[in-house]
Amino acid sequence: MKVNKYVMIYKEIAEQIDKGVLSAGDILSSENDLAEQYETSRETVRKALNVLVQNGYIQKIKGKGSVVLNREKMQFPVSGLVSFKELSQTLGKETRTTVHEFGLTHPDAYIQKQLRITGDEEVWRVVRSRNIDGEHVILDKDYFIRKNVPLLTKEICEDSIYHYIEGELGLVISYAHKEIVVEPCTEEDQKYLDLNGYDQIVVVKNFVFLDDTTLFQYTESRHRLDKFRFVDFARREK
Amino acid sequence: MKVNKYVMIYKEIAEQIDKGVLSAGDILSSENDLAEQYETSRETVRKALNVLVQNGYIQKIKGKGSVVLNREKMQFPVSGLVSFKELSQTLGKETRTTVHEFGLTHPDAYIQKQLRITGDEEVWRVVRSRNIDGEHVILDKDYFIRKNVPLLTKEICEDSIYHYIEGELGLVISYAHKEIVVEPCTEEDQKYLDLNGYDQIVVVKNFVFLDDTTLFQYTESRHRLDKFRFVDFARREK
DNA sequence: GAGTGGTCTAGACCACCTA
DNA sequence: AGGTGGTCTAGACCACTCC
Repeated sequence: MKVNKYVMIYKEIAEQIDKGVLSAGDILSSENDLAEQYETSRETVRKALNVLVQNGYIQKIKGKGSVVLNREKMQFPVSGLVSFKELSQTLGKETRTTVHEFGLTHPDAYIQKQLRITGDEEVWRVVRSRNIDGEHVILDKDYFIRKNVPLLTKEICEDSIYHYIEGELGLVISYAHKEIVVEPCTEEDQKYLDLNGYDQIVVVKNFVFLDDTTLFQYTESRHRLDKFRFVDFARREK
Repeated sequence: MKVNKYVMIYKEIAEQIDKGVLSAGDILSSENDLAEQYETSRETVRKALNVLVQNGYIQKIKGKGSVVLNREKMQFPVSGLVSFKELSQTLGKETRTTVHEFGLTHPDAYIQKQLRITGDEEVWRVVRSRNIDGEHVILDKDYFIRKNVPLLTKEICEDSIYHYIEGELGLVISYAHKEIVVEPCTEEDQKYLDLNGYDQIVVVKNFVFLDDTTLFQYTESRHRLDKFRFVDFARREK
């Protein structure tokens, strides 16, 4: 297992910040010093520092240095491609997944459009609810194109589909496009969720792309209003 | 006005994609070829291509090349630090801003905590509603620390505060932390918005930081459920 | 095997900040 | 003026894809 030098440097510094060896407001050693310390070139150090910037650990100030940021507000990176399993672990809650519907179908026009396929293609359809602290508050509807995922079982759906896809099938998930809107509850929501009187629901629509740029999954994650939370960390462009 | 070489290369290629000279599925010239074309080094080309990747224009595939992506799904980058003015322009809607409350205050405990200040600090408080296509559907509550923004007028608030802060005051906004939750409507929401019967509201909480890493603004943007939409584009880390 | 992107090096000059 | 990060160069070797 070959580890890149810049990843190693990134991890070491990130760990120092996580553990409090370096704390908010501290200035890192200069890039030249770090290059010497790690016996590498300055460009490699810069690559490591850029990842730290990306992940909200530090901010660079020209002529001054790299300042350690206060990360308490960014503790759980829900933004991005976090699967439900990782998410619930992060939150440290008691969670349980129930598979309600599962099978191969020829999708309706709406799903065909979202997945950009024709009616000929077979699609895995999975409907699962997520029970957090005793209440069913999230309904996940997943659609996978069969061409990409030849086999899926109920057992896999009860665990983590992503884990199976990346681990067993060796497909590499590359990027995702996400939309968040609020919609009226459907009969399906009422059937599978503890709506607690709410008649609207937060819908997170996810379009997931593989490493070879093909779209292979469409997911709707439907959250009860009071249990929804989305966290984002954005850097200014330019 | 000195323009970086890699920014120039980025812009040229991005423009070719925007204009359709290069379209989804096309493969860019190789990094070596581009280096030759632009009479520069390969690392500089790579820097330009990385920005294209960041912005969802291309995806690189090792051993193969850089593939142009389908960007139709990412047309409006609401994700990130987009101010309301930019946003409404992007959406091409008829919009109007009304300033309801405006002045210096000593903030309550909640805002003190959000801004991480003590009760001694004076804070600008601005409450504005946004009228889109004839309905008041967004309520923006902004809090600026006076230390950073000595003067603010009602006229500025009716236009774009960001424009004033970055343009006139010369402060540089660097990054923001964002949280999205749904909350019950407050009396204030009822007073200033056309709620259309909704008793819940989408709240986008924004923590805005300056270039020198200091937090200087807290904003709550409260959207009527049916008018809320958030778009995100995420690359897989690692 | 030829070509691609990914990593890494050892320099260089610049713009910016602080003293 | 000295140190910092930002950009840029001209090489090098590697892992991967495709033919």
